[in-house]
Amino acid sequence: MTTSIKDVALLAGVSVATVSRVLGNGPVSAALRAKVEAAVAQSGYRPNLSARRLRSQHTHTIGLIVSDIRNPFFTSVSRAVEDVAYQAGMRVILCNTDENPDKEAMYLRLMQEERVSGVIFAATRATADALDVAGLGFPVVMIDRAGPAARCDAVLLDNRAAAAQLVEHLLGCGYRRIGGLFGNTSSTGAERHAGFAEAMERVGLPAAARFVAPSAEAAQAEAAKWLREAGAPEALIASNGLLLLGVVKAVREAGVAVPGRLALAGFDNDSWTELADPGMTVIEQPVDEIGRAAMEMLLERLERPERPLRKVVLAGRLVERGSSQPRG
Amino acid sequence: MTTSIKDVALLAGVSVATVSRVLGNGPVSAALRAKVEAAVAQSGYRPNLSARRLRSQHTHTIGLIVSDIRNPFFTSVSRAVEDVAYQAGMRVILCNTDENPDKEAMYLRLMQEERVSGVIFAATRATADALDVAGLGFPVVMIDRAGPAARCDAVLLDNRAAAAQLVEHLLGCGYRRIGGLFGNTSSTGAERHAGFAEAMERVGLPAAARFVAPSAEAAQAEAAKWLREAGAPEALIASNGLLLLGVVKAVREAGVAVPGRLALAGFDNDSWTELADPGMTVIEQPVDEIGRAAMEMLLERLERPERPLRKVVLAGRLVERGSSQPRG
DNA sequence: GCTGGCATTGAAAACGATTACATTTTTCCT
DNA sequence: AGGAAAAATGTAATCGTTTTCAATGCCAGC
Repeated sequence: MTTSIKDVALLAGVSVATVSRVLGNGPVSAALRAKVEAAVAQSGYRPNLSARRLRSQHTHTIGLIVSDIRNPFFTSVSRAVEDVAYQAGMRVILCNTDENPDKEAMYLRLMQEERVSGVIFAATRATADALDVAGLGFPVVMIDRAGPAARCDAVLLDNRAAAAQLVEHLLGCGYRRIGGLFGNTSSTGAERHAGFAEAMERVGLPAAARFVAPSAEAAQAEAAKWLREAGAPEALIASNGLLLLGVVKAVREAGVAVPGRLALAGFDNDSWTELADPGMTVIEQPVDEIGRAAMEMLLERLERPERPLRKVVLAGRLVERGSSQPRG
Repeated sequence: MTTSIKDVALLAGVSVATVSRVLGNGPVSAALRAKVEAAVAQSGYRPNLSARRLRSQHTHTIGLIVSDIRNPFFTSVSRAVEDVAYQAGMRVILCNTDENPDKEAMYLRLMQEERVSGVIFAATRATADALDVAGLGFPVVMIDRAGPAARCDAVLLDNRAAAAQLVEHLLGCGYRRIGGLFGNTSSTGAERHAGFAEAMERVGLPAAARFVAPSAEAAQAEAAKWLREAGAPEALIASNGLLLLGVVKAVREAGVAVPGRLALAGFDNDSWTELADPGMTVIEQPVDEIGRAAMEMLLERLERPERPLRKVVLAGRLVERGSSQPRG
């Protein structure tokens, strides 16, 4: 039996309305305010957020839906989102979908039941394409994966350009037979593949691409197989940190020299890429910036629902390390 | 203007009570149940969780309070917690305290206002010692850091034993002048230091220990300084993944050979520790198990509030890698 | 053909806050 | 001092559910 606003009112000898006004800094005389504050302190009163949300019709809550918080990209993004959110007096509900469309649908339904103010969403390609944003009842900011053509705000990396930048870097280092390993569920993978293919075509080279499930294990298996084939690539691009990790494990296991027999490059400047031997050449994503931008964009959208849609496209930064050293 | 249970009742031609009963599978005739379900489907009705929570006095929500979700240990733990929680129909509110007691207090207050069913808490030493669990109004399961003597459930690593295990391993590899670098805010750091000091004393060696703020930067700075001093250690133990990372960076920068001039060992089997050159010898914590055990323990406590307090102590696993190779 | 009992159903009272509106008190002007 | 306007306060409705309690309908048993 926790103490309610009624108990505080009784204790302070005022009406519940006055207590509410003191808490929400409405107009109250100094004398009553003092009495109420004393009563609050004495009773250890804590407002009930469920009641407050029900009555005010504002939940001050947003959803953050990602594939897996253990992916370092999402770890950092989520931390940035939460920092901005809590500063703005908003709570965050975190959901892990494992790139599973059923889970995505389930969590979206949950978001509706929670009556969230808005959602930041890293959707799979399937969901992103089919999503009826308007019918959801709350604004959505897409991150990482693009939304259905221009139907909602988004914060994205320029994936095509970043992939192309990797290709050009590898070409500049003297590699020609370049392969790419991409995730088969995200639109991110598709875009990076597009950038990769375009850049290769631009110089008239064939773009050998393979698609795998988004896990280190799948990447490891595919890479191991690929490396045993005739005409295996001289350089390999992996479309995210997890896939790159799988590739590195396969390479270690097979005893392949890097970059001697195989150069590597990928995405996501995870801590291990710096400390591995050799260090991994990667595109670093501005993770804090992505999280902060997404949350700020959502807040602005909530403030002015009618403002035109926006897409913020951020550039990646090439971090050159030993895994792609010039051939000598 | 979202549709409420009232609209559904009107549409189905029944009372709101009946709709509520259909949703909560109370006793309803098949005929009415069908009509209600049709009305629910047609109207796209979504129950309002705030209202439900207010009325039922059950929030089905727990709090997870950690220092920083970017710490891989907490990343994995949180994922495990959330999986178990969602399966049990519970929501999770995640809070990052940055080991800041003020933030801890603030989030605990927030948990009260949310009327959470319970909290899983990785507290700083200061808060863990001073915490008045009984006055909080909800059960607490401590993780990682021990709670105030036996006042609440806990899931812990056997830190003393683990630290001792590292010391014995290093001794067995021929190292004698062993130093330890520990976090100065967590009780984890304190316990690991105790295990370290005891193990060293047991063999009659001096235990050189230093304490730093819980960040890679602080560890890097302290390690760099230490290595320049006369009588610098031959082997160094770092009390968590972040500190070990800092030490490795300092070592790289100073061009110190590992393990030739300095052997290294630490805690947390983060992915980089395997891929770094040389690989890091570490104590691996059963992260999934810790998260799952904590959440299950909380659920059991909610079911039977009067059951006696329990502490689950899990053993770490020594992973031997190149950074602590026997001197030769 | 009643009556007692059981299973369904509905009306209305909570849950704990905010807020529109009515009322009281104060302020300030003439 | 009197009265109008402004400020402070209280009363009561409301948010969307669940749940208690009373009412209804139906059936079996006599």
